[in-house]
Amino acid sequence: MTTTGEERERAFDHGEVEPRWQAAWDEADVFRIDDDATDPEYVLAMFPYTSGQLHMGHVRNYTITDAFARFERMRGKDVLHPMGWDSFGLPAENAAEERDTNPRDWTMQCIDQMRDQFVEMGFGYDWEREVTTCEPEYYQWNQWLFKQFREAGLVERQGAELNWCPSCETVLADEQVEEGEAPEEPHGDGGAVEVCWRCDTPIDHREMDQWFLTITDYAEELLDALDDLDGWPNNVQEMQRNWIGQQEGASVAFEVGEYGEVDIFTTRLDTIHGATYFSLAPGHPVAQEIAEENDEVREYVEMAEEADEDDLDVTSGVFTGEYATNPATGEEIPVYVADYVLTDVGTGALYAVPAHDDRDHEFAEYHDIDIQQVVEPAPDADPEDIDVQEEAYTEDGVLVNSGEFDGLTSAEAREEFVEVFDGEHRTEYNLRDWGISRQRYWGTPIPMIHCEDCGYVEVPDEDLPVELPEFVHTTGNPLDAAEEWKHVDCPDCGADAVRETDTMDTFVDSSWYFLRYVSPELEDAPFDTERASDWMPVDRYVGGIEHAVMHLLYARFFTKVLDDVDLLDGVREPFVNLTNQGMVLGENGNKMSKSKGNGVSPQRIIEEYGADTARLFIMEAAQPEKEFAWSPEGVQSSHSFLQNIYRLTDEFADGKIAFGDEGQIADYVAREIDATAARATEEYEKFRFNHALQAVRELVSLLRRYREATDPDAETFERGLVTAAKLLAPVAPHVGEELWERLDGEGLVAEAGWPSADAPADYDIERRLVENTREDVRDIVDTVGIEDPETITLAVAPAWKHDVVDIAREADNVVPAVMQNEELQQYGEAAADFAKTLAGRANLDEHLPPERELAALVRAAWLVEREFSADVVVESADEADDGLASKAEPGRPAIDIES
RNA sequence: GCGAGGGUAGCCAAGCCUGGAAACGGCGGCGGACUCAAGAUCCGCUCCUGUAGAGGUCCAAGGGUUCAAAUCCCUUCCCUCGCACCA
Repeated sequence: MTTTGEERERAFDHGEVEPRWQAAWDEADVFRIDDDATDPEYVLAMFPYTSGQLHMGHVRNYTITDAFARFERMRGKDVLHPMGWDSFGLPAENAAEERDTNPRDWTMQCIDQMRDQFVEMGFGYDWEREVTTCEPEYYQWNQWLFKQFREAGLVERQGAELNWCPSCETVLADEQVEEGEAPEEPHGDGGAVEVCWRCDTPIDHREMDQWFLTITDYAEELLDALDDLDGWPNNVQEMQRNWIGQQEGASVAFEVGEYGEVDIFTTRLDTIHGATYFSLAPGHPVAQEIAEENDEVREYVEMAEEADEDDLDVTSGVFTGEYATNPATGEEIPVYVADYVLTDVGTGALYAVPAHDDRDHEFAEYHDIDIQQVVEPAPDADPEDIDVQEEAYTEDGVLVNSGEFDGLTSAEAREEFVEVFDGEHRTEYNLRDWGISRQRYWGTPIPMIHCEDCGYVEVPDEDLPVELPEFVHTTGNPLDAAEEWKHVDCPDCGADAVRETDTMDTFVDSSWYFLRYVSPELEDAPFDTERASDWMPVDRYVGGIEHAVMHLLYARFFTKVLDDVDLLDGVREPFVNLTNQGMVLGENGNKMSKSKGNGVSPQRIIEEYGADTARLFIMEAAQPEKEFAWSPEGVQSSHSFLQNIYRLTDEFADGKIAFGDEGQIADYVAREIDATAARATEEYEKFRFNHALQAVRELVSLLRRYREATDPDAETFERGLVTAAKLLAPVAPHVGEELWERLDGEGLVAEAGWPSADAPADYDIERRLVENTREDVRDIVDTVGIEDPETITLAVAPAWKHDVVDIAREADNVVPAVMQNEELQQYGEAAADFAKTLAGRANLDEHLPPERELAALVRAAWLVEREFSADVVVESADEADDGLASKAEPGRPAIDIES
C-alpha cells in the first residue's frame, strides 16, 4: 500500500492540519458539558480495557459515538460524551510479571498512550470527566457500594468451584486454564485436558467460599424488562433471555427410602404417572449421603465429580439400591445417581419419564428400565402413530394410563396435578448468583475483615478506601503475601484479624462507571443522585457484542439495585439504545489477527492518510452493526474524497472560480442542497452514517458539475460547500474545520449550527421525472445511434391529460368516468384514447401539475445539455408542435431529437 | 435440538417494516475529456436483445396471495451467530 515514486500531491497536509484543530477544540472547550445542563444527550462508548494497544475495533467503536455526539452537538443539544479506562484486570498483572514492573505503572503508561491516540483520532471527549477504575478515588466506591448491597441483603457467601493448580498452589482464572496434553490419560479417551498456563500441570477443581451478589433476586425483572428495551438489538435481548433462562414448572416431593422427602423440579408434571425411575445428581445431598454407605455409588460420585463436563454421556449412572415412591401411582421406582442430572439445575433431583423425554429414554434403554407411555398426541390418535418404546414422544398431548386423569390435556394436567400431588408452582432460572471474588491482585479489595471471634466484619466507612498494597511478585495471590497489609485489628473486638485478600471481579467496575461520569470528582458519594437521575439513562450506547450478556446484564442489575436503595430516582434501565458495532475484518475477509498477519495498525493509517481518512473510510464502509473487510482501495477512495472536497473549496476561497448569475441551474442546485441536508440528517439520526456520507459525496459531485457547466452563482455555490462541510464534519472533523475556515465560517464548525433540513416539496417526484427523462433521452440516442444530437426538445403534457390521470386514479371504470367529464369531452377522441391507455395500466404514479413539471425540466435541462452537448428546449404543451405534444404524458415529456 | 439474523448483478452493499419502473452507492472493469506524458480530476457505460424512449430475463430454490412481489405468506436448501446433558 506504500506509494510508489514520489509523494502524491496533496491538497492539504493532514499531519499539519489535524493537531492544529485538536488544539483548537481543546482551547475552546468544545466538548465540555456543564454540570447544570438539563438532561443532555448521553452518548457513550464502552470504555476500553487498558491494553495500551489501540486497534481497528476501537477506532470503529469510538468513531461511531464521536460522530454521533458531534452531530447532536451541532444540532444544538447538550451532549455528554465522556471517556474512561477499564483498568483493573489480570492482563496487567501478567504484563507486570513479564516486564518486571508492577500493574499500576504498566496500566498508567497504557492509559497515557491510549489517551494520546484518542486525541490523535480527533475523538472529542470531556476529559474533565475522565474516570479510571484502578484509582482509589474510583474503586473506593466499589467498596462502598459493596457494603450498600450487603445492607440490602444482596451479598452472600457461597461455595463455588474454582480452578486450582496443585503445583503452583493457586487459584486460576478461567483465562489461565489452557487446553493441554496430559502426561497420562486418566480416562483414556484421548481428549484434551485442562492445564495450568504456567506449568502445564493438569488442574483440579476446588470448592471454596466466595462472595456473591445475588443477582438472581432480580432475575424476574431483568427478564421481563427486556421486552421493553425496544432500542436494543434482537439478538442481545435473546442472548440475555437465554442466559437468564426462565423455566416455568412445579416441584413435588418424592419419598426416597429412609432418606425422607426429596423435592424434584419438573416442567412436565403431566407425565408423572409415567415416571419409572428416579434420578439424583452426583452433587445432590442425598446422593452424597448414599455414597457414604454404598461403595459403588461413592466411586461413581467421585468419578463424576472429577470428570470434565462433557466426558460422560447420558447413559452414565449407577443404581443406588434405593427406591422412591411415585406419589401418582404409589409404585416403588428405582433411584439412580446419574451425571446427566445437574446439581445446580432445578433441585438436582428428578423423576424420569423415559416415554416422554429423550435423555430419560436413552438412559432407560441402557439400564433396561420400563418405558411407560402416559401421553398420546390426540384423543383419537392412531395407537400405531407413535411407539414410545422406540423413541420418546416429547410433545404435549392427552393423558392415557393415568388413572382417573385420562383424557386431560397436558396443560390441564400440569395445572391440576400441582394440587393433587401437593406440589407448588415454581419458576426456575438458569441465571446463577454473581461470584465476584477473584484471587488476584489487580482489582478492588473486598472491604471485609475476618476475625476468629466475630466472623466477617465490614471495614468501617471511615477506613475506606482499602487501598492496594505494593505489588508482590509471587505465584499465588499477591495480597495473601502482603503480610503487613493483611493483618489488622478487628473493627468490632480489636483482636488480631485478617483482611479479605480476594479482589472484586472487574465487571463490578464497569457496572456503574456510566454513573460516575456524571459527577467524577464527587468525594462523598459515588455519584450525584439528582443529576444522575436527570442525565440517565444513556441515550446511545455502543460497544462490542462480546458484552451482550455479562457486562450489559450486570449494569442493568446494578441500576435496578441503585434505584431500589434510592441512590437513583426512577432509573430502572441504564441504556436505552444499544448498538453493537460489527467487526473490522482483514483485507482477506478474515478476522484481523497477529498470527494471520492481516492486521492493520491504526497508527500507521493515521500517519499515512490522517485520522479523518480512517474515520471516513470506516463510516462509509458499512452500517455500524455490520462487519466489513478492510480495503486499501476503500481507504484510498475516502482519502481522495477528502482531498477533492478540500481542493474544490480551496479554489472557491482563492477566487479561482469565475462566478455568474443566478439562474435555472442555481435553482436546481439549491434544491439539491436542501434535499441533501434533509437526507443526511435523517440518516445520521438513524445511525446510518454510510448513507449520510453517500449523500454528501453526491452533493460535492453535483457542485463540481455545476462549476463545469457554467459560471456558478457564488452564493449558491458557497451554500453548497458550507452544507457539505457541515454534513461531513461529524465524521471527518479536522477536514470539516479546515473547510469551514476556508469558507470564512465563524468560530469552529464543531460548534456551528446544523444545516436546516427540509427537502423541497415533491422533491422525490421531481427527481424521478428528471432521472426518467434523462434516461429516456439516453435510450433514444443510444438505440437510434444518433451520433451528434443538436437540439433536444422536451414537451410537457397538456393540462387536460393531467386531469385525465387524476380521474383515472380514482375511478374503477376509467373510460366512462373520463368521458362523462364535461371539461374533458372537448378533447374527444384524444381524451378517450388516452383514457383507454391508462385503463390498461395497473398503477398510476403521482405526478406534478404541468407548470411545475415544466419548471422542473427547465431547471434540469443543463444536465441533458451537458451530457449530449446539445441544445435543450423545454416547452409547454401550448408552445410545442402538436404532433410532439400529443405524445407527452404526465410524468413523461415528449422527446424530439434533431441531429 | 432450540433461538436470532442472513442469502440482491464480478466483489462490497442499499432497498424489504409501509408491495408499484433492471434494483442507490462504492470498488473493480470498459470507453471518453483534459494532458507532450504519467498521476490527479471530470463525463459516460458496465444482465441480454433492440435504427425513438421497446422487449426479454432477473434479487438462494420452489409454490402461493395480488392488477402488481426483491419486498407479504408457505415449503426447501445454504450461511453466520447465540444457547444447549436445563428436568
